[in-house]
Amino acid sequence: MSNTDHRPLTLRDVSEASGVSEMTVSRVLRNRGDVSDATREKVLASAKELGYVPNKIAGALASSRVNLVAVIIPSMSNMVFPEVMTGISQVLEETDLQPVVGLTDYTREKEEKVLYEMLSWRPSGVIIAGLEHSDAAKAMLRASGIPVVEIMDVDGTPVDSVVGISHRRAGEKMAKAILKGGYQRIGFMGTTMPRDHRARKRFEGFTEVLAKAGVEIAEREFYSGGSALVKGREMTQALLARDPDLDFLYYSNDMIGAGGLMWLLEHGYDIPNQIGLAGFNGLNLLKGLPRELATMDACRLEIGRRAAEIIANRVKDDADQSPVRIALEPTISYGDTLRRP
Amino acid sequence: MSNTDHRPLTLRDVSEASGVSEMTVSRVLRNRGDVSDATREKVLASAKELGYVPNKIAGALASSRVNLVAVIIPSMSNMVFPEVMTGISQVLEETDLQPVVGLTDYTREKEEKVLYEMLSWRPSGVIIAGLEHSDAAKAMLRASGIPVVEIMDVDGTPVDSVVGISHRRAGEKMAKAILKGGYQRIGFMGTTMPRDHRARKRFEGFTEVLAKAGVEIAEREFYSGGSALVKGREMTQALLARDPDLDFLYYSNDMIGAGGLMWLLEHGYDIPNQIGLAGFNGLNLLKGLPRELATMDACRLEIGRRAAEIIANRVKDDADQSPVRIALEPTISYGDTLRRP
DNA sequence: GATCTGGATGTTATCGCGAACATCATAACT
DNA sequence: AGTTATGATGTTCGCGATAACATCCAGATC
Repeated sequence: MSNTDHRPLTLRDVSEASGVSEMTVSRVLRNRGDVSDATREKVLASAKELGYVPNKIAGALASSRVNLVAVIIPSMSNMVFPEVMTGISQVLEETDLQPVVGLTDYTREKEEKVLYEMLSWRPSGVIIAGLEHSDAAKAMLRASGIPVVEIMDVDGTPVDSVVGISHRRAGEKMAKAILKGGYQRIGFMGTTMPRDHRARKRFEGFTEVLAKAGVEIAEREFYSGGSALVKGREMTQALLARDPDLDFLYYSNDMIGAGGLMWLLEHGYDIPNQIGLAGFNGLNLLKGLPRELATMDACRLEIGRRAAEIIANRVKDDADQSPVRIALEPTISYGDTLRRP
Repeated sequence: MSNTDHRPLTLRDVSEASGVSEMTVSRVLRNRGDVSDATREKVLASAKELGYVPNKIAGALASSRVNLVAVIIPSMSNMVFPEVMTGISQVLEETDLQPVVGLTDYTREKEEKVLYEMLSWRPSGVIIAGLEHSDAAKAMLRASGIPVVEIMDVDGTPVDSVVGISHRRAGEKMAKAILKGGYQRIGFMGTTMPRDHRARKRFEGFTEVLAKAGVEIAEREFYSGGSALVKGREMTQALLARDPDLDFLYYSNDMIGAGGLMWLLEHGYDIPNQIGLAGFNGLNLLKGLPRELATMDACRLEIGRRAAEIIANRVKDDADQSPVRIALEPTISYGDTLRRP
C-alpha cells in the first residue's frame, strides 16, 4: 500500500507489479490507445495499491505538452481579480487545462520575473492583465510561440489577443451620466496612479468629457495603502472640508466609495440630491450597504471566461491562430446615489 | 532576436550561439559552478539575444528538484485565504521556492483531484487547508514523501506538520467573553456547515461553554450563498422577529456580522448595551464601518508565514524532518459591539 | 489453408537538461 | 623542475515518461 523504502514510484514499479510493459501502463493511465479491459483493470489496481501518481514532469518533457495556462495578475486581494479567476476556472474546468497564477504586485520588475518563471514551465497559453509591459516581457511573450491573451483593458496595442473593456470609455460614460444627472461641481478620489494604468485611463476619459461640457474637476484626492473604507471616509471628509459645495464625488473604486457613502450618511447628507456618488467595479461584496452605490460593472467574470475560451480554442490541433480582440461594454448601475436624468 | 522558425529554443541553441558547451551555458544560467566572467557575459548576451527561457521541465526531471510548493485551499474569494497566501508568499519570496495554488471549492472530491494533479508535478512541499481529508488524499500525502503542512486548524490529527488555531478554543473564548459581558440571551448565525469544519468546531466550543454556564443558544439561523452582507441583514431581522429579547448575536464570520450591524444601527438599537454582536476573522477590510465589530483574529498571516517557514526549512539538505505542531492563540477584539467585563 | 485485418502489446529512441566525473590549463607550492 | 591545487570547461549518462514504430495473435475473408 505505501512506499516504505524511499525510492519514488515510477511507471516501472507499476509495470512490474502488474506484469505488463511500462508503455501499457502509460496507455491505461492516460486512457489512450487500445488496452483490453482485463489489463486495464489489472494495471489500475496495481497503480492504486502502490499509490502511484504519474510524473507530469517526465510526461510533459516526452510529449512536449503541458496542460497549464499561466495567469499573470497584479494581486488577489483587491476583489477584482478573484472574479476574473472564477471566470477562467469555469471555462478551463471543462477542458484538461489548468490555470496557474502568478502575482506581480503591480510592479513591472516582478511581472517580468514571474513571466519568465512561468514560461520556463512551457505552459500552453498565457493570460496576463493589462497592456503595459516591459519590452523584455513583450519580447518573451512573442518569442514563447504560445497563445497570449491580455485582459482587462483594450485601450492599447496587444501582443496577440485581448479581452477587456475600454476604461477610457468607462470614464467617459460615467462623466456623461453625471452631467445628465445635473451635477456640476465634481470631486474625484482615487489611488495615486503611477502604475494603475486602467484607473488613469478612466480618469482621462472622465475629465475629457467634463472638459467638453465646460466642467472641471473641482477637487481631487489620492491615497495609497490602508483600509480602503477608512480612506474613503477620510478623503471624503477632507474634500468636503476644502469645498463644501461639491455636488458629486467620483471614486476610482467601490471600496473607497463605500467608505465615503457611510461618512456622508452619518453626517446627514441628502443622497443623491444634495450630493451624488459613484464608484467603479460593481463589487457584489458591497450589496447590503445602507444605500446602493452607483458604479460601473467591469465585466470581470466575462473577461475571464472569454480569455480562457480563446486559449482553449487555440490549443486545439487545427485551430485558427489569428489574434482576437474583444471589447466588452461596461454597464452603468445607478444604485441609490446617482440621480437619473 | 526572435525565434522566427518555430523550433523551440534549447540550451543547444545558446551553446552554439556563444561557442561554449551546453553545460557551461547551464552553469551560467543557474549561477552554479565556476565560470569565467568573459564566458558568463558572452553566454548571457547570447541567451538574451535569442530570448532563451530555460526549460524547467527538463531541468526538474534531470535534477529531480522542483521549486514549487503546492498550496491547496478552498477558495480565494472569501477574504480569509488571500491573507494566508500573503504570509506564504512573504516567506517563500526569500527562498527560491514558489507557491502554486489549487482550489477545492470546499469539496473533498475536488480536493482529491487537485492534490493528485499537483503532486504529479512533484512539488517540494504541500500546504493544505484543514485536517479533514479523504482517506485517498491522506494516503497520497503520506506516500508523496515530501513535507506536508496542514493549516488553519489544530483540532485533530495531522498527517505531518500543522499550523493553526484551535477553533474550538476560539469559540470557547468568545463564549466566555460574552458571558462576562453579562449577555444572557444569545442568537447564532452562520453558514450551513456540512463542510465547514472549522465553523462547526467554533460552534461546538461556543455552545459548550454556554452550556456549562447554564445558557442555551436561544435562536439560530443558517445561510449559504448570496451576498454575506445582505444575508447578515436578513438573518438578523428574522432572528429578532422570532425573539425580540435577544441581547447578543454571534455571527460565524465578520461579513454577515457587518450586515447585521448595519441593520441594527438603522433600526436604532443601542449597541452594545441593548444588544451586542461579534463575528469571526478580524477582517481588515471592514475597518471603517460605523462601529467596529467585535471579532476574533484568526492569525491568518502568521499561519501562512509559519507554514511556509516549515516547508522552507525542511527543504534544506540536512534538515530535521520531524513534524511540527504550532497552535497560535486567537485574540479577541472587543471593538464597539461587545461590552467589556 | 493462406492471407489479411486490426486490436493488444512491446521496443527503441528521444525530450532538454543537470549530476557526476573527466580533462586541461594555469598558478602555487615545495 | 616536479608536484599539487584550483579554476574553467567538456563528456557521458540518466531522469521518467511518450511517440513512433514493430510485433504478435486471433478471427475474418476468400
